[in-house]
Amino acid sequence: MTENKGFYITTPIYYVNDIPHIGHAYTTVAADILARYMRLKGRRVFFLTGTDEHGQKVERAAKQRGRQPKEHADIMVENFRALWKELNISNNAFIRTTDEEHKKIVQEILQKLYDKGEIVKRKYCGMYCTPCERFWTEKDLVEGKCPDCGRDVECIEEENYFFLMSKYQNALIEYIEKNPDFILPETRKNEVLGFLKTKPLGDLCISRPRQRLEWGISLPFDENYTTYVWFDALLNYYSALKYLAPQDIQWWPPDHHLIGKDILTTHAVYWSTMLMALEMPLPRNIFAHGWWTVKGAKMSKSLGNVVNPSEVIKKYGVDAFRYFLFREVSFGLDGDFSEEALIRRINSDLANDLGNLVNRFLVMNEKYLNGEVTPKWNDEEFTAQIKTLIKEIDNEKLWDEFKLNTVLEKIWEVISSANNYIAKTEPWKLAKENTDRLTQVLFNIWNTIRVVTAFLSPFMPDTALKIWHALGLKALPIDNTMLMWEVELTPTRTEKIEQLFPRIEMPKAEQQKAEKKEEKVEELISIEEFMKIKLKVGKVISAEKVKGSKKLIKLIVDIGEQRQIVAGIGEHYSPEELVGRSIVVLSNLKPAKLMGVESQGMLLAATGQDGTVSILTLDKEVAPGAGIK
RNA sequence: CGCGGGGUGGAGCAGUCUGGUAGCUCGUCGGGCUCAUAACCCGAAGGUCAGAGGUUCAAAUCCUCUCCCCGCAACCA
Repeated sequence: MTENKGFYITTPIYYVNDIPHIGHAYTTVAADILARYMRLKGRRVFFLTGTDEHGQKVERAAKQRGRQPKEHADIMVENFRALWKELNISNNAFIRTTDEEHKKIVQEILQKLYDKGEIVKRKYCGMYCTPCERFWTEKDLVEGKCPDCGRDVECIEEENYFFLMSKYQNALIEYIEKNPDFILPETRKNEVLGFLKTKPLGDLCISRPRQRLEWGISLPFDENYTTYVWFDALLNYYSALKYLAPQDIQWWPPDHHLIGKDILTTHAVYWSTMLMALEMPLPRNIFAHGWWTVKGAKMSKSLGNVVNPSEVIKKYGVDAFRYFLFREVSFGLDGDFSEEALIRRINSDLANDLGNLVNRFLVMNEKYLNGEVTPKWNDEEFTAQIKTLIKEIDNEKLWDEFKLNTVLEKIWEVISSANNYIAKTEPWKLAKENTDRLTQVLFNIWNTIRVVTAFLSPFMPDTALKIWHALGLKALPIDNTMLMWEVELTPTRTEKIEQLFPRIEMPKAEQQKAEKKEEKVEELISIEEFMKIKLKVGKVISAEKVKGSKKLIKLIVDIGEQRQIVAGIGEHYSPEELVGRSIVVLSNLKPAKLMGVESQGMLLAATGQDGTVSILTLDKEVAPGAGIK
């Protein structure tokens, strides 16, 4: 790392249509922590985040709300801006792909690549479903047919522009192998290599005909086409430097692109080859982190368990949340989020260890020494121990490889040592016997808290500030001298503050009560609303497994008319035991495709907490088609 | 034979690449202390490392097979 190069770190630009969730927060806080640490170390830092605003989804969402795409984006972008403010994110710039400057730069790059012959126009065969008026990719198709309607698709010849990515395949493999830290963690690197080595890399289609996609950047060399969103989006990492970063220092190449593991290929392959074509140095590191599950389950909108960071912050505080994210699991692996786990962390780490240490020190210093702090360097054994730990914590490699939970563990070792030191030296006894020794001991504790606070400040900026004031120091450290044990210090006074992290009580009884309450709050519907739901008695005429499927069974059911229903009960029922039974069918459900088979209704079944599935049947014989209410 | 991750004291995890006394946090139990937020400090109990076989002086770690769990993929209707 050279001195004349700034430290450049990015998050992905988030798709402006998304509602921010814990995953967005995770990536962004990680970048923030590293940015803050590097600033502490005296580096010039450019920390970039932003939003990706082009593409069909935004176009459609805007249309649904009767807005222009840009209007829609202007409104949605505030969700992210607001959250970053709440999370105390210290980004230096916020890029939007709808910025005029960005668009201009993307066009310049496109032109440059086109002139170099890296982009060519090509005919290709698009899979088109005429009734649905939609193109599909090879991947979308179900047994070669339209995934929406199941009809045959036609090959329509269409012209598009392609970035000649394939020719960089070998160069990229070589680059990844020569730079072991380029893609981290290692499992992700292996994943990319495996992909690159086994499959021929195709060329990347980087345009969409204008009539199919209006909302985007036009190709500078062909007005009839719009730039593919990914191509536009990835270039933000470059364009931002041109118009949002200080120009008096070199920022390229980026030090870290932080991403979620879902967009690894885009970055590791598309972005890297784009840069190769531009003959620009590749980023020093792409780090793909893991995902959060919630109480062991995948986070998804349909499960309704999406964690809203804003709510967590309101309830538990921003620093507790930031701490939890990086202490609970090692960055890179998947982690599990639950309020119980968060509370456990707050109580044991933040309240018992850190908060209590600060508090007991402040009380003693106030009570015994009137709040005075006098530097007295002594206690070789204790200081040597702390100094060793500091050295381990202040190891840039650890931070640079995002081993942030290790950093936190080591910081907590220091906190433990301080608590242990207090137990051994027994200041409350010294207060009665030996004031000189007491001054020394309390100074050592003060100094330990001071160093801990400095290292903690990237993780918990607000808390660090509070402790810093309590210690009688004026402003948070802005250079690395404060990360050291021995620094020049003048006598000062401590100040009492409120408890930093009060313990959170969560008795089991109350927890259960809370859960019950939530159930009661469940939305009530009117009888009219219920009447919209048409339930009918159905007799199963035939049943068979859906070919190639684990869970799906295709049923033909008589509900007065014959209906084909696909049910995901194949792991619990065999087709044979279903035939002839009278079941309950939701008859006015919108038809849908499952594994390419149309389902024209839904059969009702109960799912127990242990996963037992039991279908609803009738206890007296009633003719098929009878209504149910 | 679809792809991937995993199975380690009561719970959650690290250790596996590079074999050598099985480690951390929480919980439990016992003791200490009284400055402190029922806190803190010390100590203890608790594991045939999913199972079987193999390689080796030595296997949680390497090899083979089996079982189980969880994601993903086009499988919530």
